[in-house]
Amino acid sequence: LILWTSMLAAYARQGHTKEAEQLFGAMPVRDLVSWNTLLDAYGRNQCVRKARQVFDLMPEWDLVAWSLLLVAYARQGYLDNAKQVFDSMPLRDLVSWTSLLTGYSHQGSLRRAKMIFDLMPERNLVSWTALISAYALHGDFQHVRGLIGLLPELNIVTCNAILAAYVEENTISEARNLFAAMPHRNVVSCNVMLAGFAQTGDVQEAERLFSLMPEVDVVSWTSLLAVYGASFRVDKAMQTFELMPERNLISWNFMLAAYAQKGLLEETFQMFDSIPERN
RNA sequence: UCGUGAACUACACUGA
Repeated sequence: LILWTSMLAAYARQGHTKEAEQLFGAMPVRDLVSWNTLLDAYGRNQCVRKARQVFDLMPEWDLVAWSLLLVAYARQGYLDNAKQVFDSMPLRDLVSWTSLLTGYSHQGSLRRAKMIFDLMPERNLVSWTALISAYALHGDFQHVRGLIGLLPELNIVTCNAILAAYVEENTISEARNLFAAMPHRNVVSCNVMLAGFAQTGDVQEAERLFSLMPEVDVVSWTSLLAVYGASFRVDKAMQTFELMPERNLISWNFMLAAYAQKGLLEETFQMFDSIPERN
């Protein structure tokens, strides 16, 4: 059962909803955790309707099931539904509160996010980080700074959120200081800095950081490509584009922008036509 | 001893 459910979770994470559905259908036994995992497979892949159906079909519900449904609605921007779920839950924990907070924040309602934070019966580093990101998203860096002093502790995700706020605010020197002072960095920390260099058009720093990164992902590659594009180095941008082990629509978009910015209309159209999947 | 949920990173568009 545990093995089956682990596979189910893997499908859910990779967005293989169909496979998850089939696997679940073929499972000889199911328990609450496997039901929850199926619910998650739909919820995190934009199938809120299906997620709701699974929820209604489940033999029983625990906090995880309720949270998964809440998050499924919140991720799609259905905050009214998310709030309804929140209100209907027999019990709420830190996860439910923080999920609602993040939902409001991403929807742009800083006021409600803050209200949830104030109403929460308890808070942990995750809730604090969610609030920091909410303020940063709103462009309220004064509050971000104020919150930093109130943090009970720091971890890498929280540092990354602060780092991103500095970059967003365009205070690159502060970002650099924090980046250097962090006890650990991961690929997200580096990607945030790369985005900062892209913002300031600092090709050299971006190249240097990229070459030093122990691990890069599609975001890192795309940021590097973006730096070249922004500095009109279409050749380098293209070279990077071809070197990337995987591309997504965002990478294609930056490459298009690189050509378009240079006025290379013919190339832009050609590239547009070769995008495997357009939106 | 084990499988499921919340916080951090890149583009454009559209809606409220």
